[in-house]
Amino acid sequence: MPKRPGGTSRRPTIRDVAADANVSKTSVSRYFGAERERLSPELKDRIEASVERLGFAPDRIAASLRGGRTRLIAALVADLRNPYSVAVIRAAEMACMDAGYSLMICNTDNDPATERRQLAALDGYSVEGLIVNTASGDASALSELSEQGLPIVLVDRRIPDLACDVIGLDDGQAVADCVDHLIGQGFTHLSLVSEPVAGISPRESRVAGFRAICRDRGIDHDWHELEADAPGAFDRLVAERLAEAPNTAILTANGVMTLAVCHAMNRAGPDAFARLGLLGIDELDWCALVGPGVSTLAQPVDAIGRHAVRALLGRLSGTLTAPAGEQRLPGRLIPRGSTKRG
Amino acid sequence: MPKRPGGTSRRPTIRDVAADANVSKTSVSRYFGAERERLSPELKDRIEASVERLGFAPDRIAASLRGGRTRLIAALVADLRNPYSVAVIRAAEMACMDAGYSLMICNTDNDPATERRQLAALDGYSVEGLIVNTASGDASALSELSEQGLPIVLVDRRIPDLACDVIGLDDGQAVADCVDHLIGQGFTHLSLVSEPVAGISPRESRVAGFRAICRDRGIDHDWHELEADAPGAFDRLVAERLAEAPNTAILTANGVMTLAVCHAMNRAGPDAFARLGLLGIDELDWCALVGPGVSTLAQPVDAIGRHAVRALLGRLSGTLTAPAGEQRLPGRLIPRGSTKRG
DNA sequence: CTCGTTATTGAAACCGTTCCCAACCGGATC
DNA sequence: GATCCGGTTGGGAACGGTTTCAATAACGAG
Repeated sequence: MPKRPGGTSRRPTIRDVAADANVSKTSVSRYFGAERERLSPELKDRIEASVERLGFAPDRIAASLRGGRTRLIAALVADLRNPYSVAVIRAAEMACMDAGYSLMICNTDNDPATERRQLAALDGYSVEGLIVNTASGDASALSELSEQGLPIVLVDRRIPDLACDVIGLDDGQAVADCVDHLIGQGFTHLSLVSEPVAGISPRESRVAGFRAICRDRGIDHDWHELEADAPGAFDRLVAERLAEAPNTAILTANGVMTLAVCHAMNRAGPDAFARLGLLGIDELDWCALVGPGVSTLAQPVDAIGRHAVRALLGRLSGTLTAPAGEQRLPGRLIPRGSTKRG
Repeated sequence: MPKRPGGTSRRPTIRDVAADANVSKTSVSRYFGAERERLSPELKDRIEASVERLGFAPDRIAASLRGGRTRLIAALVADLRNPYSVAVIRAAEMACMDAGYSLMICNTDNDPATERRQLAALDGYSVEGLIVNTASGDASALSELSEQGLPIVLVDRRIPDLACDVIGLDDGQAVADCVDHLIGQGFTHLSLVSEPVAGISPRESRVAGFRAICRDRGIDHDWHELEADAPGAFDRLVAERLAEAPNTAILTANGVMTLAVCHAMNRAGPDAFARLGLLGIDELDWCALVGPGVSTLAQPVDAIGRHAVRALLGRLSGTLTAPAGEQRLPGRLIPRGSTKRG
């Protein structure tokens, strides 16, 4: 990064370079764009020298004004504190940088109003594409943008009536793997714990998948929809499972639920982990540390992030013209102590 | 959000509104800007109606071209997987939105090269200010931007030779609180575990503060600089402390270290938590769940995020003209089982 | 030697907004 | 009645690039 001479003077413009290199600003513009090869070697050298000397870097904002390409992609994240979201975003950001795009990460904090504000702001910045992991099932703002031709990729959660690509875990397969693992370990009663389904697609398919596979395998089961911020409900559930079913395992539908159940089991007393199985969807930093180690089904977060960006860039470049569809990627089961019997 | 008539037609411009309302585009511009009150009520009504009808929203990118104000602030964060960083950023984002700014969050993944790429990209988007939590102690790229007049606020880590505001934990007070708490609980030997200091300011001040306060209190102590990704070193440290000093407590200098030490204690066997005290700087989701519960010193993450934004906006508006300084905010100790004796 | 072609280059329009400045208007002052 | 004034309004030049289109040069073919 060359030092700009002249102290605090304003950043050099394409015009300054043009004057310095004694060429037209058109040529300088071409030097940075797709038509670069049309320039004669001699001209290229002169421009390069001036660019170097002045420390010029094109202003992407100005560039996008006429050209329309901001090279900016935005990611709307429902909850930055959720390690799953962060992991996906991290992968997505790298993929973006590699493609010469910048990723603007926005936190909606699980709040539809914040989400709307963020969307309005993004609209003003004319981002080229959107990666959305949304809290609100509210399609209206998104579908409006989508209709205006903004490519949108949904991560994890589908939105009804919004025809765009969706990338996420293969819930059916994942739940089946979980159930089969638990059966294999000798559990005879399975309890699924999910946040309230409320039409949110991964919750729906995990609950539905769980019930279907349990019926198919002929195993005793039930399921519960609990609010993460109501600890009492988790305490009651754990107490009930401890009392009634000796060989119960709890399957949590995501990391937030895993955390809540672990807290409840912790409150229930030192032998809760010995008497109750636990398997969580979503791998977390601390899973090995709690009780005998919490078994998890790790989501393919890197792949999800990369696929999301690839789909977006595909739509953007026109390479991908197939009708919007869903991609479901396989998870990986990590067995630990919490699903070992005996 | 009004629906735009005309289907996929391009978004309306200020010119369209002007034509529709039969006013000049200057007036429409004023309608959205600071000079709004100069407009007669009648004109305002006409413009409002047209804006509503056409679904117009000003293009912030174009606006920034002439006006210079992108209303964009960027946050460079070293590691999005670190809950501390995320918590600070989350608070910062809200403060930004409240002030009408958007926050562009960029992950540098603890990689100086990525950090440089990100900075170069941000330069191109002419962000108005920078909140930096950096991995690299490399000041060159940042100080160049700073010299060009870009306001920068550092979170957590100071950078030598870079004169800008720094917001972070009051390390001295925090470490003193930790040491006093441990002494109060009856520990007679304290071990500090930090990542390699390597000139990184919070590590430096925590290590230095620890040594000073321990000497002052006259308590037996030592300290260790360990790489987070070398588990063997943690195992050795834990084994040594278990063998040699019966009343030892380990103080970890941040959340990453806490996690690593917990893993090592977990590997060391079931009674490690009973025989070794543990107190971690940084509060984490799972601290209550591990062993008897890990005591922590919670950083004032919300306040740090808010103060960072306030300082930035102050510089931006010219309200804050005091020479760049440091703000050190107090932490809060959360005692749990891991620092209880007997 | 003339003509058509292709490779370089530049001039000027344009992108959507802000901002400077001039124009206009009704009323108060002299 | 002319002048000045504060309050509104509009015209048009920026802003820093991209893109269209024309001009020129160089070159091979006939």
